[in-house]
Order: sequence, then structure tokens, then C-alpha cells
Amino acid sequence: MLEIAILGLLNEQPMHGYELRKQLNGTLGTFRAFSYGSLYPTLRRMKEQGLIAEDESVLEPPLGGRRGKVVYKLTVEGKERFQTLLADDSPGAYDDERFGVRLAFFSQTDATTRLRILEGRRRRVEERRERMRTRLERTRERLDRYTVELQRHGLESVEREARWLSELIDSEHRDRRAGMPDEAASTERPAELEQDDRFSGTGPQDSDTYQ
Amino acid sequence: MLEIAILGLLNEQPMHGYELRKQLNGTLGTFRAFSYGSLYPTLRRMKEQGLIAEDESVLEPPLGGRRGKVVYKLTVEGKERFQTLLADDSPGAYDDERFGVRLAFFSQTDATTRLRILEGRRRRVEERRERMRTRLERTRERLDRYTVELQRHGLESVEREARWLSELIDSEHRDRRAGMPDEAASTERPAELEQDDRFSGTGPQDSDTYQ
DNA sequence: GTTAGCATGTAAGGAGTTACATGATTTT
DNA sequence: AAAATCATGTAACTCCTTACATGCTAAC
Repeated sequence: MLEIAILGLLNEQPMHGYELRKQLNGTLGTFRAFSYGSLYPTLRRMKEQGLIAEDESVLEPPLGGRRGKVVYKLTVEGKERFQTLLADDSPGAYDDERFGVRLAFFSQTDATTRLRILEGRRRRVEERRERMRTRLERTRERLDRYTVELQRHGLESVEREARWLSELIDSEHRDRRAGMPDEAASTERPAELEQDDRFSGTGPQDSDTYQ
Repeated sequence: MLEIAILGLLNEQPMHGYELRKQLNGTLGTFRAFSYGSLYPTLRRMKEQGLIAEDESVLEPPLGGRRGKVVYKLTVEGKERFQTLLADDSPGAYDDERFGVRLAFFSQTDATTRLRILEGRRRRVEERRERMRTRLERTRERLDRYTVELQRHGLESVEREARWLSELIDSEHRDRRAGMPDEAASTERPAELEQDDRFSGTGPQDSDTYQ
């Protein structure tokens, strides 16, 4: 989870740890937050594995041997790894969180992969919807109102997600027919954008005293 | 998480581990599944802590020293612990999952606690909604369409939840005025119900090869 | 000059999963 | 008699959090 998110962000632009965490808790933060206690060890591990490297070109003068900012960039292996993870089709690749992260970096994937992921996710969500429908019908009048409400609200949520996915899929098909065969269909973001603002929000959703 | 769910189920009826897990993955399974690898160790820990005990009245004849079913029931301490957890008001008690579990056992709480929990959750959800709105407005046209879609869908989800919570809260207020001051407002489930069917669904949402 | 935010890390631990191991009972 | 499902458990591991520790830099 953290790994793919880091790869996705660094694939757009080199960054240091602190900034990564800020961006992470913006985009993904809507449904996921990470702490430094997992971020830095993960960066170290990824560096050891050769997925990322220090970006010497942005090297702040390390004046006096001080510990300065460490800006990371993707290596070639890192870029390959990112594409592999994005294209992953194993069961479990369509979990709520895994799907969310992949969607957040969708514009960095080709149209074929996008379509495959969206359809895989839709299949998953539809199965869940059917199971929930069946259960709710079977058990409705035997359950207390709170359990019914919980299940009803849950069911409506997956129904909404299924519709939403279908719209995204339709829109992918339209783009294809309209002749953008396999490159990113996303609106490119203007170049003069200050990156800092892109994702960063008000912070993590739950704890306000992360560190 | 697992602890409160176990307490909630055992508070309704004594049960053995295997059945607990089945029921767990029905009600809660909509948003959460547990494996035996966490269930049994947790049961042992809870027994050591005196929260649950073996229900001797249902003792299957352990013929020949065989390992038979172990039916657990709540102790007095377990019942107290359950009420404490349900009434918990600390930050973090209103997380997605924690709230979900509490709601699933709502009919076992008094009206005052129910209202407090619902309002706490609503506050949390509304804060999140506002943060998401602000971010989406600020960043809308600079983001690629997938990120925008992800955030838009997320925003609509929390908007829906906020409305849903408000309806539940209104309904609690109505019940109060209608003179059911503090006992469970839930429709009591008929006595002849086979418990087994209450929650149990088709199984866990993701992996099909749990064990 | 002090508070807030930038920046990087470590140590301990929590809450679960996966994979394995074992055997009884029920259904086909 | 084979297959499914019931039933209980352990060992290793994953992935993350919390709390702590340290110091720099900008703003008020």
C-alpha cells in the first residue's frame, strides 16, 4: 500500500519524505493516512531494494556534515515495479484500499490497464452487492432496526459504487472510440502549478496528533 | 475491534468459536472479516482476562478426553466491559470501523448512549465532508479526471452518510418524545428464530480461502 | 525569543493475516 | 468412501501506529 503510493508520487516528481507524507495524506488521505513511523522505514527499505535513489541533482549543500533533506527519485527498477503493481491482476488487487490507490494514479497507466482494473473492481463490487441483497431480503424482518439500517446503507453504497464504475468504464470506451487509443486520457495539469498544493489538504482524517 | 464484536455477540447468546466467526463475517462482514488466526487467540486472551468463560451448561460430553466444542459466555466483567466499550467517547471511537461495530450492537445500548454515539459520528463525518469540499473546490481544475472522480465520489459518499446519520438521529428523537424513554427502541426479534441465520452470509468479502 | 512548521529518524508494540496442522461429523 | 463442512488451534509474518528523540528554519 505505502509502496505503491510512494512509487506513484515519485513517478511524477522527485520528493523528500516529509513532502511525500503531506501529499499522501491529501489524495489518499481521504480514505487513508500514513505516519512517519511507517514512511521513513519504507523509504529505507525501498532504497535498499533499488527502487528509489537519492536525487543528487537537488542535493542541498550538506554544510558541515549536517543531516539535510534527502530527495528521492525513482530508479529504472522502481518505474518497472510501479507498472507491475498497477497492472497486477491477482485476487485481492481489487480491495477497497488497493483499488483506491491505483485509481489515484490512473493517469500514469495505459488505457488497456485502466479498463481492466475498472472492470475487475466492478465485478468485485457487483458480487458483493448481490450477496448483500440476498442477505437483506432473507433477514430483513427478523433483524432489529439498527442492523437493518446498517445493511441498507451499506447496500446503497455498493450500488452507488457499481453505477459510478460503470460510468467510468463507459467513459473509457468513448475515449477509445474517439481516437485516443492508448495514451493517458487525463486532462494534463498545467505546468506552472505549484505541486505542493496538488493533494495536500487539512491533514489526516482521524488523529490530529500524528507525528 | 474483534473484542467488542465478540462481546456483542456473546451478550446475545453463548456460542463457540467457529460460530462466532460465521456470525462475525455476516453482520460485520459487510465491511470487515476476521480469520481464525485472530479469533482463537483473542478468545483465549479474553478468557484469561476473565471477560468470558466456558459455558458448562452446554457442555458436550467430552467423551474419551477428546477436544470438543468450547461454548463461551460472558462473565459479569465481560458485560461491564461491553457497556464501557459501547459508551466510549474518546477520539478515535468514531472511526469508520469502530462506529460500524457499535452500530451493529446498538439495540443493546440505552437511548442516551445511542444518541451520543450517532451525534459524535455525525460531527466527525461533517468535518471530513467540509475538508473534502474545500479541497475539491480549490484543486478541481488542476487535477486529472481520475483524481477528481475519486474525490467527487468520496465526497458524495460522506454527504450521503451525513444525511443518513441525521435521519437516524431524528428518528431517535421521535422515539424519545413518543415515550420510550431509555430502553432499546429496536424491534425485538421473534423468539423462534434460528440464530444461525441471523447474520451469516455468503462468507468474507475478499478472500475465499480464509481458514 | 518563542511558537509553529519543516525534516528525519528509532523502538516497541498492536491488530490482524496466511499458512499450516489436526481431527470429527455430515452429506452426497 | 470421498468430499464438504465443522471445529480448534499455532507460528511466522505484515503492515502499520504511537511515542519518543533530535535539530533546523521561518514567522510573529
